[in-house]
Amino acid sequence: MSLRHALLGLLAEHPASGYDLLKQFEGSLAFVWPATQSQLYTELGRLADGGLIEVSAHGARGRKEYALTADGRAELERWLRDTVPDRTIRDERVLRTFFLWAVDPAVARDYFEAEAAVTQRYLDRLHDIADTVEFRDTGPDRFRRIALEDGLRRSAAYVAWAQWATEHVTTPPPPPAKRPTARQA
Amino acid sequence: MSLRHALLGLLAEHPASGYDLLKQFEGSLAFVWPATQSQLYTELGRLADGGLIEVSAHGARGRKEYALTADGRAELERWLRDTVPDRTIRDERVLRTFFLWAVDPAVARDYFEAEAAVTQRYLDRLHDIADTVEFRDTGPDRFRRIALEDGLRRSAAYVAWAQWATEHVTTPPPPPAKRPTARQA
DNA sequence: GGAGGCATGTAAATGGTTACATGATTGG
DNA sequence: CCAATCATGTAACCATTTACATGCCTCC
Repeated sequence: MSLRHALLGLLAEHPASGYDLLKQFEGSLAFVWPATQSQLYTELGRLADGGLIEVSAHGARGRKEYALTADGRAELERWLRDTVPDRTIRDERVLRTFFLWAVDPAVARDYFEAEAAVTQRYLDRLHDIADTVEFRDTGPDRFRRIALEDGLRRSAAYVAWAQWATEHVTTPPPPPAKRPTARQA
Repeated sequence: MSLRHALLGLLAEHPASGYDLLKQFEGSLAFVWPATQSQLYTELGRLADGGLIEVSAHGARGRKEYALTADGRAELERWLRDTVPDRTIRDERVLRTFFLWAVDPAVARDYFEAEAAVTQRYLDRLHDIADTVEFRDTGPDRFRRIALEDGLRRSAAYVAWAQWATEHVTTPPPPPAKRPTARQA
């Protein structure tokens, strides 16, 4: 039920329409919690039914601006204070890695190489955002910058891994026993 | 549709029953692609209907051992060779970070601290697996070890980030302008 | 003989994606 | 006036989770 709380979190900053919120999901939120238009409008309806948000203004073209209610604000804080995040990882990229023994080593190598390249481009985009966007040192911006930092660090780690795997996978199995794993520097 | 291919991938190694496969999903696969018992049996039924797998043996207690068919093997290879992985990221831990401005800085600090601690324990478990399990340098083991390496690296990056955030978030906003972001060493 | 693990299956509910459907406003 | 964008909504489908349901076999 994270989408619910994501919407409450966004509306906590200032009132917004479904369309406004959608733009945020297409922007920064897309990096951490993708959601579709259809999902958004459905969930906004549910939140309004539940009294966590309310229509605060009507605009042109049927625009409805929603604002957080006191109940909504309380629910957002409860979520942030009293619940632990779902730490489930579901990553198809790594799942594939499990099964790459079933194809030619060259295919596996190409896979890792492509992962490194694609993710490097993604990382470049993140760096571009970090360098271009003016993040204030207070309020929402501060935490957006912290979230971005995670993207930068984990993407960089993934790129380094994919590069390591690219080389490692074509190296013939060495005759001697296990060498110790490189721990993070 | 990754579960489908995960099952094909596991059966490519050797025939197995739903129960056997479930144990794998409770073990190593849980780190990258969680799946429930109910999902497994349903999907095995569909794969059998589609002729990608077939019952290769019957055992005690109604045990049905499935094996990959030629079609199944072809589908696995098609997936590995001709499709790109879904790189969608959906991470509630980072989503929360976006909204932590809405609570007391102390709550945010505690959150990052807990994330660092919990993930450090997770990382310890992964290190334990890396040090304990005998990974062969060929076949499936080689790729399982590569997959594990990703877990080690990205978890370590996350722990470092959470520690950085813990300190960063209680530091008062500095008066001068932006300092450059530390890029990965 | 009973506990625990082996073993399979189905139903209902929830969350998410894709596709369809419609219409108003604004700027060139 | 036309294209792009603003703006909302619904239906069908698919994937995932939770819960229910059942029974066999082995070891102690």
